[in-house]
Amino acid sequence: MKQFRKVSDNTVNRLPKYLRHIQEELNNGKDHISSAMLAEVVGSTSSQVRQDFSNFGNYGSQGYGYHLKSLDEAVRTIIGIHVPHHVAVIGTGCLGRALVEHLEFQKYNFQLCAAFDIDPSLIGSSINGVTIRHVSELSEYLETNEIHICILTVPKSAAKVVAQKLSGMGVPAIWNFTNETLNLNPQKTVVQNINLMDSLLSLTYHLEQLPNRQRDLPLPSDVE
Amino acid sequence: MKQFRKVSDNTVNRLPKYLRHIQEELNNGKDHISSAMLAEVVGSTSSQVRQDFSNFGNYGSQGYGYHLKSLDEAVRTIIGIHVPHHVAVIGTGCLGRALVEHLEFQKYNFQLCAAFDIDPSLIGSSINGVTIRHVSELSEYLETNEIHICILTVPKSAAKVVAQKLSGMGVPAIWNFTNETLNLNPQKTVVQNINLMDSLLSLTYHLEQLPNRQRDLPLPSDVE
DNA sequence: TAGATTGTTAATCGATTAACAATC
DNA sequence: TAGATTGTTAATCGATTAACAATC
Repeated sequence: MKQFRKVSDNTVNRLPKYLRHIQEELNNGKDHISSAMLAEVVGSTSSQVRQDFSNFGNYGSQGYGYHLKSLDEAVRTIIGIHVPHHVAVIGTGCLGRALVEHLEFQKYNFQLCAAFDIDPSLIGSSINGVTIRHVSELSEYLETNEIHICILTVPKSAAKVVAQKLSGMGVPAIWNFTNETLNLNPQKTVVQNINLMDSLLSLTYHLEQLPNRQRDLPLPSDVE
Repeated sequence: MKQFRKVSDNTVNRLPKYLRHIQEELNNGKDHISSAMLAEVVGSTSSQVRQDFSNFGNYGSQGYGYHLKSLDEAVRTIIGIHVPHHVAVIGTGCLGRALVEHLEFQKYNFQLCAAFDIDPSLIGSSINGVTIRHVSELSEYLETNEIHICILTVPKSAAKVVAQKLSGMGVPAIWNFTNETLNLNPQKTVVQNINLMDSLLSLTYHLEQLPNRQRDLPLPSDVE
């Protein structure tokens, strides 16, 4: 895996999409794929697919394309999931629970190791086979167990304090569903902010741009 | 609102972030803001903020900045939420329920109008004050009620069929949480695909790039 | 008035696409 | 061998940033 200079975020964001398609094609019993076919998955060009991969190494063969099994392995290694990652969910409300139950963790080598909440009525019950602990045990747990990624689904008001603690305890990644901005040292902890309302709002923008919805653009007759 | 040519997706994706900060500052009792301050919110430059807004009109004043109250109104109008939008959730499992309960719909002028599921044990119970109907009533409902946005949280296997029906019935926007690719006519129905695993994977990539995690880059000594 | 800050034009930067020799 | 398709260099395109006159 070469990787000379910083790979662009756009490229990184396409990797999981390639991976999913590679896995689908493997399941379909295919054994190789061309950059042109992969391009369709991300709505782009074969050039771009080849550029993306060439950031990391040479995985294809001329006249043949990419061997799916090797490419799958390569992309998993590039993303980093050739190695298992330990996940903890902080906040087991509706959303935390939905995420943990909805996502195919094991498929991508993630292991849910722990769950924390503050609500006494939840402590002791379990979520995806993991017993929910009280947040007061968080520091102690992190001292003795390595957690790579925390899913942060606590109320906004608690977000900053919890995130600070996680980073302080050496958790290197936070998947942040609270709408709070976490100001952590990016050399220590990477944060991915998910704001679903932002996404719904941009969908709404596009919806209002549909040809049959063009309203309130002042018509020439309005100007007179 | 002018808008001469197509506004870039990057710009559109920044609008909700501006809006949230504008609302925060309004709540803090401020009455105006500069492009430089707004730039911090999206981690960019004042130039870009001004470029973004200038796609739509002139909302600022030299030497003063942007009047928050007017800007709030302008951005809401640009996004399109000056007008209420009717939302229906299709699939009231864990995730559908979490989304509906977690997001501040009313704050952005969204109204949850209907909910559908296929599980008989859920029909008749309610979610955020809305009674869950059986999907068999979907067509009939859409004939008599205008729905602008459907949240699609059905199992992957059901996604294509349901989406086809929604588009056929004239639903102009689908917020798609199934990991199925929906091939709909984009002139008729806009789709926003949310793949949370993609996001978790890109977080993992970044996590593995952290300085203290740089592994398996062959060291010079490995080469000898 | 002087200082601040906009809106816009021009310059820069980076990402995408095209082209093509290399080669399976 | 001929056809297909890579990896890479160069060209293009678009988005971001800089600069500055206009003006509140």
